[in-house]
Amino acid sequence: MSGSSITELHEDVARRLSARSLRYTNARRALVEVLAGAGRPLTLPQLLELDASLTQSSAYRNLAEFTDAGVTNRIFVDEEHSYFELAEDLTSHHHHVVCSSCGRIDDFTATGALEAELHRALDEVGASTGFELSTHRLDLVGRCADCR
Amino acid sequence: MSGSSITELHEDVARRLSARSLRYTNARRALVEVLAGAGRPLTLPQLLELDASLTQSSAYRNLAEFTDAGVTNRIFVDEEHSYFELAEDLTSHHHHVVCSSCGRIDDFTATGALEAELHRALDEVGASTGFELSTHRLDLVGRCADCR
DNA sequence: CTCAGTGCAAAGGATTTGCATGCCG
DNA sequence: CGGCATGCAAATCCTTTGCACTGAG
Repeated sequence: MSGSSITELHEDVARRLSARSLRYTNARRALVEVLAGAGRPLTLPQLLELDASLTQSSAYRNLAEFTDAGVTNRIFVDEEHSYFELAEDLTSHHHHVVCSSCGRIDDFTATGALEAELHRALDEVGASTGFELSTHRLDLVGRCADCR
Repeated sequence: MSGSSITELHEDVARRLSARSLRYTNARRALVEVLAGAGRPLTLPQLLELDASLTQSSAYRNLAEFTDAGVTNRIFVDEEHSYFELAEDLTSHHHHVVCSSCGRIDDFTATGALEAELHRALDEVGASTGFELSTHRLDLVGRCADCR
């Protein structure tokens, strides 16, 4: 999937949007840039703070369009806020480290051995539960360096 | 840890509550019974429906007390509702299978090999990120038998 | 021109809180 | 008795929606 420069990222996003007849406006580009720059999931207030040109309702609306178009993911880890990140096939498969104290979320990449076990679990559990499983989500939870 | 009969469960809960000077009232017992009977995480509306004697605000308040006292966990998987379940050390360590269509959540137990890899990841990632990691959360996501 | 996108303000909805009353210890 | 617990109704707060305006194609 996809290259890794910012230019390629925008091209990828543009492609996914145009496939759904959505425009790639300045506000939407800004959203993608902030998410790409952060390298970790962000809440809406964080997004607004990182780019003052963003507006609350449009940001929510655009993130909803993005999620439908496979450009972003929405993550639920606490009651306070949703977190948003670029979709995995625009970045790379990863998991999250969550600070249970301040809510901070960072990305991490699992080892091949762990991923292999996760896929094995997907097959086994799918077979035994009747679920048609497609994805896994893994969070490691603890306290970040600042909160320790 | 702890035994597994309903009686023992109530005794465990009572112990944890009294340790925090909280009473184990009928409403609280009812909450524990419904959660234990379900064997999977439930939303507040589901709890209210399964036991008509429960009240919304008291149920929320008691679940908050329970979570503080280590009797229940609160789970966030979608925007709609929080899910509640008995704490792992009152039941047993497990993970969740989530239906992305209807929101249904079931429990499953991971293999020893997978758990071993998860603990290895906890150590490695903790060391490299500065987080003091204590727990992991794993969801397998797909569509349940009813939604396929 | 036309219609998707934008932004403000108001609405929505799960969860929380204020307060008067009930009940356990 | 004294204070925790309860339940109703009202308040909160993140998120969504209505609507008139703007701008891209």
